[in-house]
Amino acid sequence: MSSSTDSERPYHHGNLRQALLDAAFELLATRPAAQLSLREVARAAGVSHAAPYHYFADRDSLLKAVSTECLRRFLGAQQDAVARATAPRERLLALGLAYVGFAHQQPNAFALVFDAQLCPPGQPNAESAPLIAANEALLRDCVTALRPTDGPPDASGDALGAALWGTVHGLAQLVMGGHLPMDGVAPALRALLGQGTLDRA
Amino acid sequence: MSSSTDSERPYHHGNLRQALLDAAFELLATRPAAQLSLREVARAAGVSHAAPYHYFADRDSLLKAVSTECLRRFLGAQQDAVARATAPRERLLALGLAYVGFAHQQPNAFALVFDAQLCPPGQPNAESAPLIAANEALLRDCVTALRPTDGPPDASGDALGAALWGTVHGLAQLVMGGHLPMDGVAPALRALLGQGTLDRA
DNA sequence: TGTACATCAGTGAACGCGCGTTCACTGATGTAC
DNA sequence: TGTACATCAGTGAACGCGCGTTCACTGATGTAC
Repeated sequence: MSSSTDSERPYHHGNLRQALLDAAFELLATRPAAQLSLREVARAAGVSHAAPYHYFADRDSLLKAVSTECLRRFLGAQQDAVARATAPRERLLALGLAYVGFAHQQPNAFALVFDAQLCPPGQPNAESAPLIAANEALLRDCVTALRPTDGPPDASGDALGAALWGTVHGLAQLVMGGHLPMDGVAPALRALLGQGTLDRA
Repeated sequence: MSSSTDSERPYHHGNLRQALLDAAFELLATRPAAQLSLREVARAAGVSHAAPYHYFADRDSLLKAVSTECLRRFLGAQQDAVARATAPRERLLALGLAYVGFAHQQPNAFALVFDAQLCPPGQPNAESAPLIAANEALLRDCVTALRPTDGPPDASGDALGAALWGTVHGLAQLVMGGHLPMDGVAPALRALLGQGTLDRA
């Protein structure tokens, strides 16, 4: 048993894979993923630039894993917010605010989650697939809970779900881009949700 | 008078600035702007890699000009579409489809228009500012035309405008990311617009 | 408890690459005479 | 019409840089005895 702490130990880090992902996530606070270099991430994690190759085949693999990590946190934020609300409309509103709030606080992480070049949506990796499914289910549940259950099977439900996903996603982009203040999100969502759009019989 | 054509003349190109912008725009069909190098653009325009410095101070200046060029085309697409429709609701729908359609056909150009790192929305350059103003006016006109003119000054109009901008923008992102087929856009917009959301009172 | 050793996580030098930018230059152009 | 010349758009060699990736290596660790 040596007196050195974990962070000082140069060899046999034991948890370098996660440390690299954490370091990369923190770097996303300062730069888009496209501007992250493998060497920079290694530097931030306190190891040599060759060390990451023991855990990731190449830079792309590392970024994909970071993307999954971001998705995990993104989903968690939405789940927490929805769990805290009860009424159907408030649940949908809470989901929207959590969605946009995450994008607002971690824009580069948000962008990485939706980076189609790095993570083509048709072919998610094994770790991301269940997270994506859970996220889609969460949104679907929030939307369908707003609509009458005894109505028709509702072919337009998909269309409305897409529209609402688009709205929330777009508001996130506008906030990220500085075109809309975070304060403007809730009023915008209420303007859409509060007008009877979603609960006509 | 020489027999060489414009495209063969190595010296005194005469229109290199625009040729570089055109070349860059075409390259955007294959790569995001962040992956465009000055040398690549020069190569595509058929000049040496130092030639662009006669027209642009640095790579960023070139990209900013390309962004303005993209914005010009983006605005044009929307204006054309709106001009072709007459009824208020159809005009808004046409605008939305043109907006998303441009993003679908030129995703990297669309992304560059909204690149906040390169073009902070608070401080547009002299060439972009009027285009941005025109685009905002176009959207505002389409939205307000849907609402009763004799109602209150409508503080919620801004919120609804933001929500609709968000919807269209988000649908564009979802299409670009492969999360929604282009075919799904019109139904989604109709699901939102067709339910009396926008013409109560 | 002490010792020899196999493992393998992490090192650091080295590689080739394309990049952004600079700079002295060259040669086609149009103009003044 | 012909000639000398100033302009300046575009050239190409050169620079230093950080990158991704490879590779032989080293030395801390835990285990077998």
